[in-house]
Amino acid sequence: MRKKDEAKPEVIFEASLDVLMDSGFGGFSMAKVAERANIAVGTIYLYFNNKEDLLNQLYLKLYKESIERFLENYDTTAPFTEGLKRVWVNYLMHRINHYKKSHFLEEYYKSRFISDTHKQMAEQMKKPVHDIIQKGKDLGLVRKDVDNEMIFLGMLGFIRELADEHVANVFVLDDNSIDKAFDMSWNMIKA
Amino acid sequence: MRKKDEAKPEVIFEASLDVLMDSGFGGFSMAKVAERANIAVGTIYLYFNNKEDLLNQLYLKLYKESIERFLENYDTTAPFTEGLKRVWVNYLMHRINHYKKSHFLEEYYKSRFISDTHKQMAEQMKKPVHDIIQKGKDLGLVRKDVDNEMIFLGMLGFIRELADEHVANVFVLDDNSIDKAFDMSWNMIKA
Amino acid sequence: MRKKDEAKPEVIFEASLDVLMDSGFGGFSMAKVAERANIAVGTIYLYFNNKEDLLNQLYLKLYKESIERFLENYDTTAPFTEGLKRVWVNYLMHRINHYKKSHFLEEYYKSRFISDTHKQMAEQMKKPVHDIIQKGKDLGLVRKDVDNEMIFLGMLGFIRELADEHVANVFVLDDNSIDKAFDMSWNMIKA
Amino acid sequence: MRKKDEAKPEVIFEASLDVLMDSGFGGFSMAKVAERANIAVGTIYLYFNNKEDLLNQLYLKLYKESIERFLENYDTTAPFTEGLKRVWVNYLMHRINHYKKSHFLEEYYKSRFISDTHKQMAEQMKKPVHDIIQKGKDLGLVRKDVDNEMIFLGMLGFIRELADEHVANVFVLDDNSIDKAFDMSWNMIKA
DNA sequence: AATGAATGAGTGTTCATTCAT
DNA sequence: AATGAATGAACACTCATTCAT
Repeated sequence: MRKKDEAKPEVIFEASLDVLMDSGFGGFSMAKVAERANIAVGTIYLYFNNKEDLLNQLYLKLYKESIERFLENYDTTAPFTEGLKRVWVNYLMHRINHYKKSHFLEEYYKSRFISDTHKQMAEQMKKPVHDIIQKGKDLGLVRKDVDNEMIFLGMLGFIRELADEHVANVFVLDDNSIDKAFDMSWNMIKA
Repeated sequence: MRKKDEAKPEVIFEASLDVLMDSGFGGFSMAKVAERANIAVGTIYLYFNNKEDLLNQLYLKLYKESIERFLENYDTTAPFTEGLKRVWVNYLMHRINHYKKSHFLEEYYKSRFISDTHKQMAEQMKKPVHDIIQKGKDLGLVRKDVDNEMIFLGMLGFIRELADEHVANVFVLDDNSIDKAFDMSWNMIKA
Repeated sequence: MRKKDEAKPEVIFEASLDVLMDSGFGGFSMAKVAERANIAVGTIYLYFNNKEDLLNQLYLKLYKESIERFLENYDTTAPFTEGLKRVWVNYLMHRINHYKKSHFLEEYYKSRFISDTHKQMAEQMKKPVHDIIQKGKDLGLVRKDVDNEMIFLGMLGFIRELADEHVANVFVLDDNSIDKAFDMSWNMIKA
Repeated sequence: MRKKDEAKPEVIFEASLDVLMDSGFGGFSMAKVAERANIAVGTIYLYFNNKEDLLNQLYLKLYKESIERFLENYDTTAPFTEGLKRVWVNYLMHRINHYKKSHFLEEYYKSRFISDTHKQMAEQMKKPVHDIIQKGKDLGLVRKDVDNEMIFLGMLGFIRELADEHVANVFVLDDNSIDKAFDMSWNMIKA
């Protein structure tokens, strides 16, 4: 008996993502994944219990990668608003450049009963951003009378709409409009 | 002859919605709808050409109902911010109370090629809100240096996030937090 | 209670034939017939037990009409070979000009268990042609050592092939080739 | 892995033929084939793209087998009429012993757009017989004033009718009547 | 561990037939 | 007598999952 191939799950994830991008959520099938990964269908079932399990794990993986992108180039020593804008723009660009993945995450999240562990994990992943918000409050720069989560949602929602309309070519963004949008976000939460 | 049942399409719509709630967009099937509606599969095809036609008509119906809810109890003679808040809250409550429908509308909109008439309808829906924003600018109450659409997106995105987290039981809203949230939205756009 | 409409069955036959011509045997449906006849589906079932019954009766009707065409302009007082050629050409032209009907008759005949009454009827319809053959024998013009039926089949088969190839544009007939073909048929059966 | 079953297509062909025999062309369904073959419906689709593909391949297979039977035991060195009779009887017996197959071939040929390769195959099938006819002409035994194709049709048509009536139990053949029939065919074409 | 042939429940859709009006 | 809405079994085809190799 050979050892389980350590790299296989990753290969399957990649193939799954390709299929998801090409064929969308509805066109996703185990056979397509297997073909894309150049393995047999049966092989997938050695590493994942079933289709749902595969998608669940893919969801988590993409979620983690997303979070990582938010904090890219974030410098804790930089002035507060500068750091905040960094993270704000990171999320905007992530949503634009990884629109399909991002869309899958959202759809998937809404489409099924998400387990409590899942929820906790999601919470944990938001932590770095919450920390920044808390830091702003501690510095007296961010209004203290509202919940950190609400502040988070206010910014997040705006960014999502901006990105989605941009991708849909309804409302196209340039540097100037991005600056204006961040200014609006800042007015929303500043002390 | 048996008379054509005027109520049947409505029954089918209701059943479709139920199925959509239970099984989601992907799990939607004509057989499930028929069972839910206590009719034979073939009967659905007397009133709708095919699955796509059924979903299209359901989409339109829900869309119209949504628009009506947004402007409920909106009084044009009331003070500006009061009117704005009315619409703001209307949308929040709509999103919360009709979450699944709202979600279906969004998913459906994204999932297929939406015809131009559809797009025009979407524009039309936004019009009353855009008008309010413009009125705010004319009164010197809303900042004039940003596009109406961007102002719209800023508010819309926040509301959506709030409602979605509320429905998912992640962040539960009460009257106080709703007031705070509107205050944030207002700071975002005020002159 | 109104009396059964005497003309209805004929209307239904006509519509059935139209559908058969347009959509072929496979595309035949009761709904199409009803639409063509400008009546309701249910009405067909007042005059025919079911689809099979309708087709059976249509079959018989077309069969009778075919036989009538065979004897068109047949003059019993004309010289024997002249009369024979008349019938021979009649069948060829029938097969060519009413190819689809003729094809339906054949397909239908082969496709199901034909009842004994059906068979007797078919026999009876061949009678006039058999009579001509018998007359030829009596006159000493047709070979007497073979069965009338066999003589009939020899001519019939040739004509069918000629007509079918003509309709399929594989072997196109003109007056000269028709004369040659009849000559061959005559050699086949002459005393 | 389970090895691809080499015999499966043949099993499916056999079952298809059975269904065709029992239910006719119109009653042919993938489910019936699967049941007859004692396999799952899905399995058929591992070996054939779809229903049309299955029928096409069955058609080709039966076609080839037919051709082989026509020339069985044909001895080119034997006297001309003897050789001709061999082929003549071969076709008659083929039509009788493989009536349903033969009927399917005919119906299928007429029922759809037959590709050019198909047509060429059909031509190819006729070639040996045409060659024999030409040989008869060259030997001065067969009348030269009519087309080879017409001579072919004259014999073919007769044989078909004989066989069909025999199968339908309308006109039963024995050795004597077969001899007579060939004699008639020969009179038809001899110089 | 890896394979992919085999399975069969499920899909959207059609259509002969029934029956309340 | 006439209607056509309603039915549900049947159709071709798909796909997640299993299991013999």
